[in-house]
Amino acid sequence: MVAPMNQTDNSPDPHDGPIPDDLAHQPSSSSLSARARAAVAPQLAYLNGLNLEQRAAVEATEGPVLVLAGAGTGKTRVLTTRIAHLIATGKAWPSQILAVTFTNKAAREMRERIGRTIGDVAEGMQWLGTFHSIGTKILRRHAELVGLRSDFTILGTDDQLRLMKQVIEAEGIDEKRWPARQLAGLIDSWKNRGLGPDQVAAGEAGAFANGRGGRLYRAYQDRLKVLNAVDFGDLLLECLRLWREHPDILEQYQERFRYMLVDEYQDTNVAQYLWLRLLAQKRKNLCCVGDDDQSIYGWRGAEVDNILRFEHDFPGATVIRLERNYRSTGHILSAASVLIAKNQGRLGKTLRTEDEPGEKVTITGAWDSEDEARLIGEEIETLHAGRHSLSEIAILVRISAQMREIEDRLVQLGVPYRVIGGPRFYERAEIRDALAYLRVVNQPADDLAFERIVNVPKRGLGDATIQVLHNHARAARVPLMEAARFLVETDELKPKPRATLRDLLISFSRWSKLSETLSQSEVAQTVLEESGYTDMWQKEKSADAAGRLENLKELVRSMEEFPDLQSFLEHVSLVMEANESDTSERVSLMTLHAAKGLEFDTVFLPGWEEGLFPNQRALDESGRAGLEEERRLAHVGLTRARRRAKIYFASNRRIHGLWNSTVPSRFIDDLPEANVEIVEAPANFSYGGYGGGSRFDRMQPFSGSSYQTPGWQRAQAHRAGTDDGGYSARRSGDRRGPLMIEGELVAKSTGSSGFAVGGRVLHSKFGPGTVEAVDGNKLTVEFDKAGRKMVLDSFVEALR
DNA sequence: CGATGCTCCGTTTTT
DNA sequence: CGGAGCATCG
Repeated sequence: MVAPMNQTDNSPDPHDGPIPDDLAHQPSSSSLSARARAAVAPQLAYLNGLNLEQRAAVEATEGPVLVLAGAGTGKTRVLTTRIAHLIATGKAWPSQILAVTFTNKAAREMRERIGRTIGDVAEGMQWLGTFHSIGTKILRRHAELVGLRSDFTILGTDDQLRLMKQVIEAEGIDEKRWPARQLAGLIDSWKNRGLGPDQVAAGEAGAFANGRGGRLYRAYQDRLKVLNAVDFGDLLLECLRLWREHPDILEQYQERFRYMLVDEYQDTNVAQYLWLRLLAQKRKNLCCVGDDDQSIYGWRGAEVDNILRFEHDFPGATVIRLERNYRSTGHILSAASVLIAKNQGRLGKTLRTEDEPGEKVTITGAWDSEDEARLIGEEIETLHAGRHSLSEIAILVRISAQMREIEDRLVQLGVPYRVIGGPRFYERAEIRDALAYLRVVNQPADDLAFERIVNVPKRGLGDATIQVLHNHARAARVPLMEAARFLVETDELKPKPRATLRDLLISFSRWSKLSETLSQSEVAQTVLEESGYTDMWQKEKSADAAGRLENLKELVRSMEEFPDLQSFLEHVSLVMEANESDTSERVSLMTLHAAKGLEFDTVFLPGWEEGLFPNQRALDESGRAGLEEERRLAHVGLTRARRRAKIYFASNRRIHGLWNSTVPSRFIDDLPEANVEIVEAPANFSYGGYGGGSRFDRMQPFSGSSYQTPGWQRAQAHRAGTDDGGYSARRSGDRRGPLMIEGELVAKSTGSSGFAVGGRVLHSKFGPGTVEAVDGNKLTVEFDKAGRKMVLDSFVEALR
């Protein structure tokens, strides 16, 4: 549901707006009233129940403070109590506290919890929000100073991409060769690092489109300005520019924000770091809360370094460690701690608990991914039969592709589940379309929105017509809408599109007029109906059409909560989320990333295999840093569990349609033997699966040695060769695929396969078969029992 | 202009 | 294997 709006700023507040001159009346920390209030503080109820470290983190109000809060150590509690404390002791008004989070969800939760602690005062916290919503608020006030109007539009990723495509084509570059997606990624990474078009290193900018990357970046920014639009990155970058070019304005904010708090500091990128540093320069009352061991967003620009270097960047900083875990039982916590201790780049914390040891972390080997899903399904059924609540069970996967097989299994068993994550409400096509209509009604010059819906639903205004519109718009330097108005009066368009376009223009004028008298939700309703948009989905017979119509209804309904269309559009571009307040009895299925911040009694962790987790791509792209981030992900996964953590790996997994034999994750070796229990997979009926006795308890799991040792490789060969019911799957001497040692690429051998068409081969899963075709290292084999499959040659053995 | 084949590609995801 | 996005045909 749509959260109540606190993003826009229509609540008058005496402490808001251009430098309030009542700042002088603020109780300074030494004033009598402040001291009197401070004297009461120790008795304040909110401090009760905090442990020593937590309390220290709450009370260390002055100067830079870094709170290293391990998983489950009461981070949010400290943050909210600290804010309550600042307010209750009179150190600052709610409006003088800047509290930044990453997600809207976190912001909302914090606001609620502060409200619960100290009551309505939390309403006055107009500077509690995400980096982006706060950036927006600041930018709207000073938009003209950075070349924008205060009603600028915030572009979503789809608009961004469309714009970049246009920019690339306008430069005469082949978009197929140099895709907009790639440019978007590049520009995004520059913005993450706080780099404007002038600051990108020439070499780096040159990497795209034969040296034209920088030019494209600039052209893109220029286009944004013309459209009076910004993208997400700009919400921070333009603040930086504003403050650097107008120190007086920076000073206003430095004055205003007496205390600053940042949640999830380990996730900040360079731009966000610079943003914070500028603001904190004066008063230096910056409190960052985070956990370097939970930094899992490096791939999208987060800099673990920000948290690692905090003491260096903010001299004299107080560092407080929260190490007492209130979530997990002993074995789980020890396992997670020992695992994460293998990382080099960390500040180091030792989580401890006073809880009982509880159950050991289990490790179960499955024959293949299907088997793995089956084992998990069975375990869930057993737990459920033992009255374990399904909503206290989560399955955490590394990549979403793992979900399908698990879902299939759960469906088959009739276990209700929900997938967390996935496409956001406002990212859905129907929502973006509806919004585009409203944007055009609200702002006819919004070319991107106009272009998006001009032919949705299909009205016969295709590429040809759009091209003519574009040409005119560019030549006359007017928005598309205006170009259209001109063109319908001429003969340049064919009669049919011309008439259609004219009708559309008339409709838009009518809707705009309507919006002067009707409420915005009524306008929306009318627009969606009269444009034929709802009709389009009603006629659509596909399975999700009904859901889309439901989403549209939800959109219209939610609009009623806003004073005007403008503020609604603002909300939606930054904040709007899907309705996730479903508390029904279901197992949760999500990626490890999506699980951060959540906790469950029982957590299933499938797919702990080399290549999948740690993910090969992370290793290839980021080497050791990538490996460490993967390990942090493993740590996050384990620490989500309160009472039970169950790790699985499969010996065979299908990747891109081909079966690959896999090796258990090195993270399994990172776990301490004392806290782990190897669980024998029950005998199963898989073809060639574990038929008899134990296998992987013999794989010397906790020697701490690398899987690359000869002993390990022998163990592997032995395992595959003797324990699979007779079908030997020994990998041939030349081991294909990259070998990784601690994230460093050691060898990558490609080489054509020695198999010939017509030859007989034996595969570990499919048994004997005849080679039908050879394509590099891929073989098409007609298997005697399993039929025709494409397999990698390294998984079959030639038969004579 | 629109529907159907075809090729290509294949983490993680928030704002 | 399966989806998305594109190109070609009708």
